Amino acid sequence: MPQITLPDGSIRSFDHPVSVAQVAAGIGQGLARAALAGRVDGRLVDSSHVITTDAQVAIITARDEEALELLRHDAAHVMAQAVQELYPGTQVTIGPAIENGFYYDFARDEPFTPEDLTAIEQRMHEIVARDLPLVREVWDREDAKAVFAGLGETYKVQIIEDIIPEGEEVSIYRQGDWFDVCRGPHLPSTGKLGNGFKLMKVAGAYWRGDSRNAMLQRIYGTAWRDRKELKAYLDRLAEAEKRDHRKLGKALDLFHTQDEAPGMVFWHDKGWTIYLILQDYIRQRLRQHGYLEVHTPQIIDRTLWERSGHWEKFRDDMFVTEAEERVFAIKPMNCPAHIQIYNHGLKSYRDLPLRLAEFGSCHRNEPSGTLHGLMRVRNFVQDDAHIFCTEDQILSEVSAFIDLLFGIYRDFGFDEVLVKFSTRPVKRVGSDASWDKAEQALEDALRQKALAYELQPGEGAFYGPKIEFSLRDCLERVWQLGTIQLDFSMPERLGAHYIAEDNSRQVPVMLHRAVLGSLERFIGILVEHYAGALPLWLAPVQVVVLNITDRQAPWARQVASTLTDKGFRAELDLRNEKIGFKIREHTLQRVPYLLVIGDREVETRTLAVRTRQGQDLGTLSLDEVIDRLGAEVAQKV
RNA sequence: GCCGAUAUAGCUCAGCUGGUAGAGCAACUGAUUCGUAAUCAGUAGGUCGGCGGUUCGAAUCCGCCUAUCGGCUCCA
Repeated sequence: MPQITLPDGSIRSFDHPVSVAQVAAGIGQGLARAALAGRVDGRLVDSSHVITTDAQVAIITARDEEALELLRHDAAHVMAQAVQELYPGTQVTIGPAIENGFYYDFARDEPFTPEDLTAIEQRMHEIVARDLPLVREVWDREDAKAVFAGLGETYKVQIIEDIIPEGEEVSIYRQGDWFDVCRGPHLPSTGKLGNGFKLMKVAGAYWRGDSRNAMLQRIYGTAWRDRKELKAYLDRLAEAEKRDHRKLGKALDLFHTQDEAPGMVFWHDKGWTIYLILQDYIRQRLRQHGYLEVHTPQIIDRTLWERSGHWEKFRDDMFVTEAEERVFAIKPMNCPAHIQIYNHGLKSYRDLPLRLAEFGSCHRNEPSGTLHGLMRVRNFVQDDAHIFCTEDQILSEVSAFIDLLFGIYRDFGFDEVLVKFSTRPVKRVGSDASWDKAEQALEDALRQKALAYELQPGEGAFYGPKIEFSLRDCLERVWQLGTIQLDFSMPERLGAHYIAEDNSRQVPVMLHRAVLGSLERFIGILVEHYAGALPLWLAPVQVVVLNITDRQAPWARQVASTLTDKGFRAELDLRNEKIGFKIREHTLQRVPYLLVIGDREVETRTLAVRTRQGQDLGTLSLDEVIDRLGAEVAQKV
């Protein structure tokens, strides 16, 4: 007979099997009403789940995070029921809970319109009002297939056949007349869903995520405990959208794109200023870390790409051009060119590791549907470098790279870095022994740095394993920036070698690595991270000198030119406008410091200093301002 | 590349069911010389993304194309 241990350590004994709901009722009436599900020996179950043996049991209520996930999953079911009630003949496929909400994929010939979403949402509220109990049933596998086949639900039949392992029970969740194959668990009834949900958008999604399969229609929704939480989320989204680098890029006059050059960026002076600051900064860091900067051609004959393997593998991703009856490719990456430099002159083991860096402009013909502002472009520059080394040097090189990378990310104010480690894929080159060694080296490096990482088995490149470093944009989308990848293949293909200590000829290992990734993407992330208010050392315009009336123009000019001479990016605003107007404009442009000059300041040869946050720093001398700004630039804050 | 949506003045947007385009800001001109987030008045500005079709007539309806946005796939 079950003995139930509760989270507080107390034990309750029953002389008969009990459901989670009954356990809750035994504790108190309030809890019985609030009980939505249970956790039995660590496993999330329905509140109707019956416990027959001794177990650790926790009652899940709305306050628990798990409840939110169940609620979102319920929302998916309720939406599916609403859709099938409104649009008979629509097939259901899968519908999981996701971060902040849920989705369900439907198979239907007619596209769902925004008006349909409103109708579906309306119907969902009705289903919630019906407060249908969610009942779990276990069906025989063949019976389940027959039932769904009879309903014309071919996708569900496939799910039962392919996704649910033989021998595992096929559980069905029923709400009123509607039912779905589902692992569960669920809330006790549709009424528990409440009204804190909203349908967000329709999108296409391939059946089982494979582009060779049919395109389904996915409806995304968000779901929360109540209306208030929902509103808070929607407000958060609206705030996040204001940080969008594409909006800010336009508002701050950083760059633009246009139809004639899809996926390529026209950098305006302000954006280009940021670009150059980043390059200068990285250049300096690379020099400190023993890299040599090189520069290679952008257009190279196809024969080199044939030898490197790109022509075969990435032909569709490359832009090609012709001249003098020769076919050239515009380089999609720098590595083959770096090997050409490596190959000039015989290399000895004493030359290794050799680190060749290049801000090379690369073009890749990315699929049109994937382009996204600065984050996914067809022409970009990486802070790219290739390290040629021996197998024994991999660990120390990877380790040094990770230090370099985190040091740089810290300077930019990023501390939430997602680390992913991808290991050997099925299709690969190189011996298993090499892979063992390479993966081990990467793992050792990660462990040495005590980095938490996500393992992605089989996701490595065909030529070697890799570590990726990613950051999130304003809408929490993840973008890869830094990476370090081992490569056993290309040096050999392109004939790179060195003379080892024993006078033998060896092929070096090549490490592809980038810290910022593409400068374009990095700037996109930077702009969103700071909502356009870049720290002083990165701000395209660091300070604007403003006069109040024409009388102060001479001192204002002198101040601005002194600041410029001292290396600051200073502008002068002598326009015949009210001071409030000028302050407003420059504040909206996120200029870090405004120096206001009126008659008082002219008289005392000083400046009234105001920050973009609206803070008044009082009246300072020009020297004091120079010291203050200089210190702030040096600290990179 | 696939699914869906969108494309109107420099920017942000309005324009109901077809009857030859409108606002705010910006720009320009003039006045104003002003103390910390918008001074006032006037002027000018658009082949309504491109091409084709329907129609007496198309920003509006239809088709194709291009780009953008949101996803999916991809991202060496």
